[in-house]
Amino acid sequence: MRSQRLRLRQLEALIAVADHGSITNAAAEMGISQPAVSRLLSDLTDRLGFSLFDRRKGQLLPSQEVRFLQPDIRRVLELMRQISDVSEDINKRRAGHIRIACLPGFATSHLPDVVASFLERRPGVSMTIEPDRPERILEWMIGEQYDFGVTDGFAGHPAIDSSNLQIRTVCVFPKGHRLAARKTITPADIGAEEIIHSRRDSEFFEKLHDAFQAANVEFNSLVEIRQFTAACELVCKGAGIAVVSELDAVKYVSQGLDYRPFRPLVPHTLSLVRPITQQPSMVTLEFMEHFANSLRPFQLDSAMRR
Amino acid sequence: MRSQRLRLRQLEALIAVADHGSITNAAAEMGISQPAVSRLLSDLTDRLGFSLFDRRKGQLLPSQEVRFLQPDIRRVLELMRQISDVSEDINKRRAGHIRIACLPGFATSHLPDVVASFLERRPGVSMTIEPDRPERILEWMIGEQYDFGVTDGFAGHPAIDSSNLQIRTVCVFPKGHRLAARKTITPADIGAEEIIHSRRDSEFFEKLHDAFQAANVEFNSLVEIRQFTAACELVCKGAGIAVVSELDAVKYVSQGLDYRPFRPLVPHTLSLVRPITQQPSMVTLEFMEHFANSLRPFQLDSAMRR
DNA sequence: AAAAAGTTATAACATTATATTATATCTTTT
DNA sequence: AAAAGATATAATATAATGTTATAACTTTTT
Repeated sequence: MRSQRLRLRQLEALIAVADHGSITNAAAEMGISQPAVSRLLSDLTDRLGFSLFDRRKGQLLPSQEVRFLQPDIRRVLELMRQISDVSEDINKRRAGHIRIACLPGFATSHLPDVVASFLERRPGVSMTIEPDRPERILEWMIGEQYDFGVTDGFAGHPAIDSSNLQIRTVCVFPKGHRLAARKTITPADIGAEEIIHSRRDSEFFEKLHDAFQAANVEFNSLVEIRQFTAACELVCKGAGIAVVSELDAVKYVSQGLDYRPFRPLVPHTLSLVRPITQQPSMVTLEFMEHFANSLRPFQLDSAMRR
Repeated sequence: MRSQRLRLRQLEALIAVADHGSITNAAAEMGISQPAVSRLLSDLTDRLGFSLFDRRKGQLLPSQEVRFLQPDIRRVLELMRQISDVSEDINKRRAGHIRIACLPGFATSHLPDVVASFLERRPGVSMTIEPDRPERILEWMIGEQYDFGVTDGFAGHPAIDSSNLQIRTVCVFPKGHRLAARKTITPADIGAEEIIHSRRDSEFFEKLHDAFQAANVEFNSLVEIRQFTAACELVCKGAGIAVVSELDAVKYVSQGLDYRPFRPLVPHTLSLVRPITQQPSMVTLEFMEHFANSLRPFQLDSAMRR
């Protein structure tokens, strides 16, 4: 026997001849010489053990046996083409899958815009977005269940690569509130206003509380809540005021919220995290950059970062 | 760039390494040397344009990009294996499809047994059976809609290859009928019995009628019907007697039918037909032989054929 | 029926893919 | 730091895939 293994080129020749009715045409279609196709077919006939074509008045018609195999053969060729195409898309960052874990607030406020603008020009890219508590996000990263995460108050972990961003914070209040008269807002301005704030055990609450203490203003706590977005909702309803990241505040302007910069600077620390062991896919890297860029307008100037 | 087209061997190496965690193991699994696999992968990396594996404490783990492509790649390899397997089955006449057109009587009496015994040891073979009138069967053959046909009274056609078989005929009657006393039955024996017979324009009717004329016995027609099997049904019910092919008669013995050879010999001519232009598939050829063999017990001895 | 036109097969040979062995380089473990 | 193990590179052999030239065969035309 001349050839041992079934080769792809032989199947390509087979289909080309079946589709074009002659070896000569098939060769032209494949862009190779006629004897090359002739030999591919003769090798394939040896390999398969049955005749491939019936000759009828100059036309080559696939034999019953070939017709029986044709669907599978076409599927193989189609799949090879597809693998080729998809790999090209991967190179152009137009295909792939990104698994993102983030804080629930992010999943509903900032992230959708970023994801949408990223996917717009990348038709083959898909995503999984998992909103969860910060502790779970770290677990996801360590277990390599997700490629990229957004969390806050991250303390560092040997299995996690992170970069921290300082996001500007603002004091939010309902439109028309007395605070709107001020250009920036300090603890003294807030005075006895009731405050909606993040959990007492959070890094951000601590820094905020310190600012009030330093200004000798009593911190008048009304509601303790995890998400900045939820705080904004409550503020909209007139429940009280809050200090939140500007990122979240801007989303609620259309819903009757107003805000002013808070002084002293008490930035909210966002952490972009990913598994340290795993090499991120190229499209993930690109998304991470895209995401970081989307936060730039809300970051403290680099001069002010620690 | 070293290699232009995506090659199957590269994909095999990729999957082998993904499955076995190292190039060395993959090479052992593939039965080739380690440098061979090493180069297949390096070529593939050049071709695809992204890294294929992350090295983690001595283990090679597929990159995100590879994991994204893996399902398609595995499908290709699986399909190639399948094509190989099926082509082997075709060679062993264990795979294929046969399209049969036959007279309605055949489809319900003789053919099922033949088909069943043929398929029993050929798990990959499937069939289409189309029962129809003789004229349509010829059309199917000419149009190459079917691979093989069974008909009668076939006069020949340039597009149809045929072989005629002379099938013994018998006189059938209900069990216990007076004719059971005779060893063979002649027109004279039948006498005034009412006869159920095939169409007056059929070749077989003509020959049968001639036999009665030659014996100077009046042909006492009761029912004219296309199928021998239908005639047998009527005879079972006691409607009359008939002269039918022994092939059909034997099926009705269990239903209260009895029969004796008819004399003079008036054989029923069966025609096995197939499209002349089309090369029959190997499994079709085998089935045709199988079918012809199944008729052998019912044929006139070769010495008696015309 | 012979000639012409077109298609396919075969031969001789060049290039590329795929393998080999030998050996250097790099990683992980001891 | 040494040893063990895995991988990459180099040199080279063999098989696959291509080329051109040409013979053999089919179909169409004269």
